Amino acid sequence: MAKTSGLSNIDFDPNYFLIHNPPVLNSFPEYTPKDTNKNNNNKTMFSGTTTTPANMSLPSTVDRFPVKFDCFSDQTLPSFLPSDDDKRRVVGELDFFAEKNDKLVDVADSMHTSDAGLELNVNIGLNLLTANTSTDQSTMEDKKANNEVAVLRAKLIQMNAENERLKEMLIQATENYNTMKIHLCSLMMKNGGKAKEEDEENKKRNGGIIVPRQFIDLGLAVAADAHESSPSSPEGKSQREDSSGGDNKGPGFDVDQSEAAMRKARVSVRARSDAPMITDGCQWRKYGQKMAKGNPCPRAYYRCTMATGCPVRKQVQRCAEDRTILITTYEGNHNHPLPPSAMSMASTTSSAARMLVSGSTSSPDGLMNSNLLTTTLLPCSSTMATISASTRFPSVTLDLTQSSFSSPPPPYNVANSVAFTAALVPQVFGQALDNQSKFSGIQMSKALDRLQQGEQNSIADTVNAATAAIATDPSFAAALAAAITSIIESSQSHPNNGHNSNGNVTNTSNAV
DNA sequence: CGCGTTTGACCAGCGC
DNA sequence: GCGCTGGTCAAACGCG
Repeated sequence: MAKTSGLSNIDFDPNYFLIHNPPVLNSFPEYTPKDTNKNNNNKTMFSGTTTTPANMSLPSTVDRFPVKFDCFSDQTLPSFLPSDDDKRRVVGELDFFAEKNDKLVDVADSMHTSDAGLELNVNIGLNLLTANTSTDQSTMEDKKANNEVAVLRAKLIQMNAENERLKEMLIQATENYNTMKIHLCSLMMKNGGKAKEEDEENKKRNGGIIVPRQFIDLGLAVAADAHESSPSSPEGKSQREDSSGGDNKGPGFDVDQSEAAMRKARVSVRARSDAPMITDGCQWRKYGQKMAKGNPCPRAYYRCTMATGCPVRKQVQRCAEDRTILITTYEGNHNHPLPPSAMSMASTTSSAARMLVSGSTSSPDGLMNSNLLTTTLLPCSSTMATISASTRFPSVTLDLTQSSFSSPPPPYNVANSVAFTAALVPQVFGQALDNQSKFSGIQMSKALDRLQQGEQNSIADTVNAATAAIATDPSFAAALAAAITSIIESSQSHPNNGHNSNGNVTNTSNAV
């Protein structure tokens, strides 16, 4: 990681990426470039978030203490914590004295291996190599050494007991957290009745099949956006005020909130490109440039100029760690027809934003969204795209830096692969669920329940639940990886297919 | 001259 | 309340 004067916040503040960069966890090829010896760079992926599941292959320094006590507000945490029914020992995850114990165990082992070697292996701080080798003295020294061993053993036992006590405390705290979380979810489910009513309507409209709202919106985004913001006012604040009030005074709080969130929802696309900007088919006008903290590369602000009053903006910035990666963040939805070359990207970012909104609005009090980092780690394959979502901001990042789609570069490939990637979410999790036959224990049952609930509520909920499942059960992660691999492979052989698990067809085909 | 870019100023949100 | 930071504005400037 580049060290600049402003990078300290990135290094030490786990929330920094949530706020300033749509969070991405991926297996950056630029950090693990075919050289497996550089896998330690994965550490950077998790720097600041010490909630890495222990079963992931991370450097031992990360494995050692993946849990920090003061981050219970961080919602990434509880999913990763083992519950009481998950009694298997997670090596290094809860052992607060692992390092000390290792040393002590080493000493103890050396004691146990041979009594004769005891005096040789234990440094008791006595000078045993004296000129005087009388039997009396050696007996005295043996006694002293034995006393030291006894003291060390007593300390070892005491620390083990302390360790156990801390483990139990942590497990208890985790249980309490999970209980409260479930309770909160149930409360929010009650409050989210309105969203469910919409789903019920959708269900009726679709012949009894529950279709995620965001995929109903997919392809209709442009048409819907025409209603969403009127091109009455030119730009700037007045426009924002118009769109926040005015015509959109819907019957309920949820509509306003949803639209407000929709305007804030962001979709980031990471793609390798030498060009100053990825070609997405739209016309943009630059209206500002700022130096963002923690990144030596300036961030450019663009506004869509294809129609007057189009609210869509985008930010373009190069990745601080790898300047070949261009991070483009889209915000808002177009209020005008788009050329075919822009259709795919626009509808995808729009649907991805709606995906987030549908998830974020399911928790009206925002508690669920605070610091909620929903991350799906698609394990290290060179063809893997990475999908991550933070419903706090909210934002979705589509990471194409590892996708074979990103080379050759835009416009077609990027747009198509973005659409593909966004459409991938339900399909991946659905297939992973089908593959997953080893759900066991209360924790996994909860994760599965939440996953199924999420499928009914929103993709973001699905991602949340799947994240918990990934973190809790390595077999689910493996099933997910297999699902993604097969889906991507099949997509590459049939690049025009934009199907999701629900049998809905996204409009990615029109990008071709 | 029109359009787009640059850049300093301003504003709002957020954390301390 | 204050300072920091991100986002936006708008005047100045450059280019065709």
